[in-house]
Amino acid sequence: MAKKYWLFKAEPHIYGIDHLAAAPDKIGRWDGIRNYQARNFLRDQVALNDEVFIYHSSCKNVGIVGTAKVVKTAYPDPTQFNPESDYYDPKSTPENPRWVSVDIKLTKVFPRLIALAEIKAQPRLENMILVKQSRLSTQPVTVDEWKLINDLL
DNA sequence: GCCAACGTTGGC
DNA sequence: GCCAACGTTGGC
Repeated sequence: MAKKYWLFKAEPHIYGIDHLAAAPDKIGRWDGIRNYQARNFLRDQVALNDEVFIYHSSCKNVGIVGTAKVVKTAYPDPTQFNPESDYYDPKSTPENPRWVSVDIKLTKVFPRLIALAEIKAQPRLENMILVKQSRLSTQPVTVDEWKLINDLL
């Protein structure tokens, strides 16, 4: 199957590109996704070696900060079973887990932020899900969008 | 902090 | 299954 491209959002003060960069082998678990549409992408479509834009949301400078690749496909998100976690879901059980995580490895830290405003200013990016639907924390990116954004650097 | 857009819950 | 009320996301 052809390689696919994604955009994953994170709040950088909770888990951002700096956390990934500091992790062993720069590999981190992408957890805490609690939206069914986003979960379905993770569970059903995100494949090994797919490439991912890391996006920082809900912060001073929102935008894309780097790239990663998928090194482990969907498995039950352990935080859903942990009552201490903000992501605890009492309705989820190990026998029938509701939420999934994937592992990604940081591949590139962009030399500068590609701001959301800059993306919105590109007519050829006007159909990006990021632009059209603000509330989706994992979302597909087309090959063309992937290339265009990399060319902005 | 505000607010628009969207998702979830729960009564009926 | 509908829909109102409420909660959350996320940009500004």
